[in-house]
Amino acid sequence: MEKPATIKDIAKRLNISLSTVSRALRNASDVNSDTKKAVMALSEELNYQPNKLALSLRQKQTHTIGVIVPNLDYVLSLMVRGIDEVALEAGFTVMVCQSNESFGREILNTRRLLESLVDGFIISVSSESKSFEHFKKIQERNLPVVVFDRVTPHLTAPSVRIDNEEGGFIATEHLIEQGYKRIAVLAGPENLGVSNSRMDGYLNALKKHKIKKDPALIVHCDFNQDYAYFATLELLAMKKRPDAIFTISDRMAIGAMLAIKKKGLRMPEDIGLVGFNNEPVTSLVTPSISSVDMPSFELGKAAAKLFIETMHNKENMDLEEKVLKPKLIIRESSQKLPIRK
Amino acid sequence: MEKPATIKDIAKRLNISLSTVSRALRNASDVNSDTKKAVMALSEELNYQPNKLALSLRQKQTHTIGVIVPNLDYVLSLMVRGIDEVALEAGFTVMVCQSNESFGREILNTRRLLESLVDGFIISVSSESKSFEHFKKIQERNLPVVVFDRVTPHLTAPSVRIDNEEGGFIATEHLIEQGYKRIAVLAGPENLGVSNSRMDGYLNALKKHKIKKDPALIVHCDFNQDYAYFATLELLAMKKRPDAIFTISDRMAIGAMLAIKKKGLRMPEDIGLVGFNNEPVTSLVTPSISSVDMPSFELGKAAAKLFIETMHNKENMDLEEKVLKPKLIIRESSQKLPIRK
DNA sequence: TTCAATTCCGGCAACGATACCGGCAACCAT
DNA sequence: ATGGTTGCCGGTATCGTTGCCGGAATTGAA
Repeated sequence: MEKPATIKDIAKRLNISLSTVSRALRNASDVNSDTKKAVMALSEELNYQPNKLALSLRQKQTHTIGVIVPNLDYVLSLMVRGIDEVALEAGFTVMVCQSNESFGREILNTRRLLESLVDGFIISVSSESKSFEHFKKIQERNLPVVVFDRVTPHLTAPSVRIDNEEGGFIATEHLIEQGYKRIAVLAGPENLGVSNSRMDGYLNALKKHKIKKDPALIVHCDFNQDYAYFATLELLAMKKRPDAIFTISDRMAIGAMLAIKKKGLRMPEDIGLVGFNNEPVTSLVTPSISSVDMPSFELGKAAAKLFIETMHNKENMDLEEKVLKPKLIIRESSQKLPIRK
Repeated sequence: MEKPATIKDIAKRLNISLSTVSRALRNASDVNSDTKKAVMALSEELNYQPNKLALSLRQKQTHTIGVIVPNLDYVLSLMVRGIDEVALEAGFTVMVCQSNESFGREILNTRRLLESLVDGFIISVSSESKSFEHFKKIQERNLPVVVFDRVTPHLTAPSVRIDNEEGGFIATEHLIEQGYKRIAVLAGPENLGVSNSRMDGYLNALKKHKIKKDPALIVHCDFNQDYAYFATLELLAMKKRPDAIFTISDRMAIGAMLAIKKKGLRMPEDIGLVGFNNEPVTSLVTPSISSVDMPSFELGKAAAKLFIETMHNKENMDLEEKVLKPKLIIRESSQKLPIRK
């Protein structure tokens, strides 16, 4: 019922001025140690908490970070936990908004967070976004922006991501080493950077092993289980069907798996499959699905750290680009050869 | 680079007073339509946005809701989306904190959100929490609190949840109807309300069908896949082992499934299994797992709606308790009899 | 004794916005 | 002509906090 105590209350009770109380409560220079003690004691007793709104208004800083993510699936929610961890430690509060992979929603979220006067943004872009003007508006206001996971070349900002090309490469090379010859790739929307990088890795692996790229084996489809299912059915209906599939996400791998099963094909004998993200579900299905693992939690932490650095350095900071390494987790869906010792 | 425009800027440019601008911008009563037009035009031109901090400070309302959840798994993140949806619509911003099922973290989150001067809370309690003093402190400050999903009798507040007892009941009765005789239940921690309610439903179903409750078949374990795995192994090692298991979450159902497979038993022939939550993974594993589905998104929306009502009515609002109905999704793990037409 | 340095503190303005009060015309009615 | 209403607007206090400035009291040294 009772209102939270303010500096004014303390001042009145001790019969001293606001300014003195204010000074006593923080840097404490220029104030008698007795009065300081008295102020401290009373503020303890009244359970005084400085009013964040007043503070923020005064010093034009809210100590709040706006985080925009396309969704909160397994991987992203881990990353957000990482961001949270570091941000809280550094005295920041985090406001998370989901764009639901929608461009319009992303703009809306940006606007709302700007209205909330966040001190900056940590962003993973939606798969639908082709324009990035709304993010550039943030930068025009001179607010720090860090992009993570889903980065895009169209936005000039410090970034944290995994080495997607490397991920695509090790996945594909693994399939090649297992003896698969016609390896297809199920990619995401064409404008999605991560998808393209993973595909580049795929192409590099083919090149390294002198396998000719076959455009028919490269399929773009929505970042989503159902689309992957139908896309895979089409792949399998080809005259010379692929004998392995690399999907750039586990969602899509699941869709592919269902299609492969539907066709009565066996993994890894008839067809190999490797996904991306190493979601827990990949180890639970039958057959278990090989997948490229990434350090999601660490990535989130790195993003928050980079944000805080950027915030402090602002101008003179070179556009740092932090890249973490993925690693391949081999499971039944692609383990054709016996394990070498 | 340029600072956002303020009311003062507009006033200066139009050579009128702050108050007039302020009035022109909102209720617009008591102000000449010409000056109103001028103000509107200029505010448009300067892209004026009212400063939320100043507003909040003045009217002692931040239009922000603090949401505390134990984690952001599939179900909860759906619920949070539901909360978001409704809250945004009503002009509220949502701050989500994860307690990671930790009591200490929950207290910390509560404190931080209070410091952020949120207007109220929407809470799903952590499985570890046995004391609720930190939440009561919120209520002492006269802030509205709504609990959802994981409710607890120890906290007097309006709530939204599904009918967990009903959920436990339909799951168990389904197993009985499929001909299973010795049905075990894998419950969560003893202080977790949802777990106990689901167990009550289980007991009710047994009673209705005149099956004697066997304490050996009631196992409490941590809300987690690994514990469920080991608990199930123990159950299966009994002399008179159960021929069906109802787990109060899908996580646990997965653990149970792995244990059952490990033992070389078949589902549904040797043993039946039903989980709770209807996470997507239940339909992907082999055999697919029957599960009690709940309207998570709807539940989140209902929680936010209830919060907003509570906020407006504050005092005289009876402690509303909204209960949504679950429904059983039958899959391979428990479908012993042929489907009846 | 006088002057300067030091220590400690209070007053005022400001951050951006709204609420309340009251003033000044213009108008109508008596 | 006088009084009251109405329409429109400006001034000021306020929310809780901090930064800046200047002043009083105490102290020390010359």
